[in-house]
Amino acid sequence: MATVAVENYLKHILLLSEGEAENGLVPMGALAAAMAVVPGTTTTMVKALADGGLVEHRPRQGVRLTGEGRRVALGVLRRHRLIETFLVNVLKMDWSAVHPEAERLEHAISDEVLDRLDALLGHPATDPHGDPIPSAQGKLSTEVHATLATCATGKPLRVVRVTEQSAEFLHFAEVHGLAPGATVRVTDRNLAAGLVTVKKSTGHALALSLAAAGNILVAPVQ
Amino acid sequence: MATVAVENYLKHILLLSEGEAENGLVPMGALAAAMAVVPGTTTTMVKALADGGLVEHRPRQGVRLTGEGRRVALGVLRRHRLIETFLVNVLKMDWSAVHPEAERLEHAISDEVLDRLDALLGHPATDPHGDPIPSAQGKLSTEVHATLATCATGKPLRVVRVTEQSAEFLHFAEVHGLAPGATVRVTDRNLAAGLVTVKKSTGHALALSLAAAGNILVAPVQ
DNA sequence: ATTTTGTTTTTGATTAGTCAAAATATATAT
DNA sequence: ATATATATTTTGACTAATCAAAAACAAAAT
Repeated sequence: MATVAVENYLKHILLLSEGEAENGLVPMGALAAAMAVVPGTTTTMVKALADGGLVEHRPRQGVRLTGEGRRVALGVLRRHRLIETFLVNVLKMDWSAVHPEAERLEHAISDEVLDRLDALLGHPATDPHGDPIPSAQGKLSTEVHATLATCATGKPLRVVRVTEQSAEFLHFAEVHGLAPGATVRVTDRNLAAGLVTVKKSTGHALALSLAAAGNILVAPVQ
Repeated sequence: MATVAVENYLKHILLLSEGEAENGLVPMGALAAAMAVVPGTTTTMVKALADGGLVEHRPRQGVRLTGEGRRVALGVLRRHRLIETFLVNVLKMDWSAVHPEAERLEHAISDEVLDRLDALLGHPATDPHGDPIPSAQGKLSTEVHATLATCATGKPLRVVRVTEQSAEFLHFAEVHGLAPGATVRVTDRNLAAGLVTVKKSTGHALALSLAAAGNILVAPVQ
């Protein structure tokens, strides 16, 4: 029943409610920006979604998924991330190119195909960017990680996730050995200059802005 | 630029112009039936396609693809048939279930992904139903085959194609060993009764209506 | 307590694709 | 040659999703 547009609104509400919201309410403006539509369109659509029981709309405050809306959104996200994993692991595409592909395929793939893809990939827990893949039952890992902007300095760390899907950033991260699985150490962090310096396992040093460093999630090497 | 609806109209015009048309003109009614829309919708859409230079519309007579329209339609057909091949050969889906899947995915897959799929599958010439896959350059094999309704009787034959995508018929064909690659002989053909009897390599005999037999294309075993 | 600023909602239009039903043209049969 | 049946086109209406621009509201600043 859910159209492509409906699936996209729900998906973006889910993603925005993870990142930004404290009270769980996603501001209409943030949603409009994410969907690349004018704000008025978002109001119209959100009211329609609310009518359908998929979201709760607090006028002038924001929007929040209902249980049913979250269920649908998690399904879309699961499809998206499994498709990205397939494109990278099986078709050997570059991880910086798969996002727009998955953006279209996620609305066209059935549960049947998805289950087979999942099995073919060995039921992966994360996609190539380290983003957790919701389970078929709608469970989404909420593990919290430090970032290169917030982690302890000096200690060896493993990159576990890159939370920025722009092709440019992903390409940059790949070229400079900051893809999930890489081992790095933060050697210096200068808040005033907004600069983070990391040393890679190759010995090479690399400087990043705090903003960029915040997109690289890391975990201590055990 | 071509929307999902446009791609579907063009694809169906191509398929119908293969099967039925003598003069190359597809009647509006046939197109409406294939698209499962009312005739008026077809008239409206065909006029829009003609405006876009994708078809030639002969009012009250029918519609025919232009060079550009044929190019687009062949692209859709290539995507459809490569996707079906992937679903059967790689994901091991039943050949009777893949048509509706491909029907949606064919509009969501990029050339990049398609090329990689094609390579993964080893550049197949036909899909699991024996339907020829248009080349990336837009060449479509036009080999003409006899059917179980028209072939010589007595001689051993290889099934090369099943031209009917309904799940029921495909399931029937599979269960009774009439999938592409199978070897059979027509032992009897009774025009009056409209019945064809075939003997399979297993020795089992099977009776088919002439209409059903016409959907099984065969070639002499060399 | 007002004014200003920024966000959200409303209103009126637009586009793509569709249906229902009436009107028209063509082919077929008498 | 005319009536009848069939196919096609036209007309008017509808839905989903969108934009532009005006209006309304809420928060922040004076």
